[in-house]
Amino acid sequence: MSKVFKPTESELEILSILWEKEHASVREVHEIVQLTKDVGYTTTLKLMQIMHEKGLVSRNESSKTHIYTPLFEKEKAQEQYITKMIKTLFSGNSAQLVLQALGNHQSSQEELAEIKSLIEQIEKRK
Amino acid sequence: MSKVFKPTESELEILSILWEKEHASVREVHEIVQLTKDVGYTTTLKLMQIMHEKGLVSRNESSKTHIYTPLFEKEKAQEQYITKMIKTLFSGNSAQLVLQALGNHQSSQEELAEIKSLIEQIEKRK
DNA sequence: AATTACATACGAATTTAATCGTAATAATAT
DNA sequence: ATATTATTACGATTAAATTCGTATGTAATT
Repeated sequence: MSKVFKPTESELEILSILWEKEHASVREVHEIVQLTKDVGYTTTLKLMQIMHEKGLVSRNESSKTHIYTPLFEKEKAQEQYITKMIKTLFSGNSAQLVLQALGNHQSSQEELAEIKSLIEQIEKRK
Repeated sequence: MSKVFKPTESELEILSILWEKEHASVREVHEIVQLTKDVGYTTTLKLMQIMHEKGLVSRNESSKTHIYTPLFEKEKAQEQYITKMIKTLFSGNSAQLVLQALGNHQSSQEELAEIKSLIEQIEKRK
């Protein structure tokens, strides 16, 4: 059974950068963090070191500049947070979350079609 | 412009209880908190006092037992968290969130129909 | 070889969140 | 009226998360 990670706010921000880039050095991550937060390089470094200790990321130390790779998968995180959100914010009603997301956030024609087709598939299974 | 609240984990738990009950005393909230967490009464009390200071809840002090009411609306919170989630966990792709929620969490026939009809409405508008 | 630039390690300080004990006060029961 | 019980207020402690300075090492530049 895989460990349940509970990344902190800052850790999640770093993870999302790593998910985007697949893997990255502290410098690369920090460059992006800096765009939204005004913190020093060693702060980002320290956070990533802690994440490494926790097993949230792996790192390749073969060159002087270590390269970090996320170990906590994006899909796992998504599922975990959706579940929690449905529970605490939508009283367990997942359809309500869907309606809200669809209503307030743009999707393309293709995406909407894809969603419809998934719904029809589910309906058939019943 | 309304203030952007960032309730902590525990605060969110208390809020979700208050949303459910409309309003409640510390005792009532604590009774429910206790079901999942083993903390003392004064801890819950203190948290709710802090929430009051922050403006997250109002309270009626007319009787000895104060009655708390959420000021941060559930709908606001939902929207705030969905937006954040789409951004950090779904790279901005809201349809992906919808697909995942639909795929992994049960919905009733009626709910699915409602979602389909919303999609069709959106499609028409384009 | 000396200097500069860039990287990690790590301890420590700071900030924020959570927990609880104790005192004071008000309501209720005896 | 006294004792018991329930409630708030509030300071203090603990725990967790974040931030950063400094030391140290390694690679690149002069």
